[in-house]
Amino acid sequence: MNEGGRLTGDREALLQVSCMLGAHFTPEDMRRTLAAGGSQMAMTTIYRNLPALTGAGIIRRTTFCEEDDNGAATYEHVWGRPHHDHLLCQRCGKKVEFSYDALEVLQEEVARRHGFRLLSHHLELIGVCLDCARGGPAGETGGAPT
Amino acid sequence: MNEGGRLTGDREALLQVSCMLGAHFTPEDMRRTLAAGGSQMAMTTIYRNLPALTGAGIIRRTTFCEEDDNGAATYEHVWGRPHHDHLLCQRCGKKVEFSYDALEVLQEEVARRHGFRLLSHHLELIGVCLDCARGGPAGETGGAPT
DNA sequence: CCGGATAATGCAATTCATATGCAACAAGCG
DNA sequence: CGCTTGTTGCATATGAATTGCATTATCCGG
Repeated sequence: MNEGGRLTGDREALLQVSCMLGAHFTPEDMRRTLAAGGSQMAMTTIYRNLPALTGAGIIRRTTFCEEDDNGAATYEHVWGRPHHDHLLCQRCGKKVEFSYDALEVLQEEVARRHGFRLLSHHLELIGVCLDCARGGPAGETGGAPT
Repeated sequence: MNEGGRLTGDREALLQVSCMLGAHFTPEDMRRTLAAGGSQMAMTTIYRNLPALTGAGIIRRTTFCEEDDNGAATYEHVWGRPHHDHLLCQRCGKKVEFSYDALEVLQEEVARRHGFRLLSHHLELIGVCLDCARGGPAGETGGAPT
């Protein structure tokens, strides 16, 4: 009796690409990478295996609510990597990973205050990176300078 | 020369419902509420006006990555309301709003350290609320205890 | 107060990510 | 080695969000 499923070639392959892609990728990215490596795989299979991968703690959905590819969900490989959150530049889309213990501690504190046992969190800081701030309002996003 | 568009009845109506619904609603919720109030409105119109509303700071997209309705984006009314973040119970789906200044301060700090000018953030704490913790492992969700 | 320029709306049809039914197939177990 | 059961692929379905086009309403100048 297997715990979560059978160990198939496809799953091994998915494990590999998720690890290889690491940063922030979409299901489509996985397929493309696999295809480039010679392993053809149907999107269906990828989609069907994503829950298993996330459930197993191999990857997790990033909170960039569909900004990356064409509205596709983005994931990142987390297994064996230290936890981190993200800073996102609104202008250039640059993503910076950071981790800050004090922040985590405070989050625990908040959860405790509300009677919650904290399991995980999604934190995304949105701002303007130094380069873009210096570069001036070149790629002005909002339009309204407020 | 108008700044952002014309003031139409539909937009006023959307303003109202967003304010009325307040908490966490989907575009579909807006349509349904409007319909209940006698104002028929096409989804197209709602979708086309959402960017205007968010751009104007009336509403914002919540970060619950499509969990609410059937995968639809959720929004909340923020104009004139104090900023807050969310605690989400993984079992019962309960959403608790909170705000914690120290947390905001630390986020500013993180951004500064990385040379970012912070504009906004999304923070969502995921855990198990007191009720569900007491209620026992009734609706066990994850399975893998990490 | 009116009439034209132009943006907003509704409808239908489209796009795109993700899910599902079903038949073929492969992994694991005896 | 053969059976059971989970997995894969294909085609198709779903459902949110977007777009083209004709119609209508808003704004603005007269």
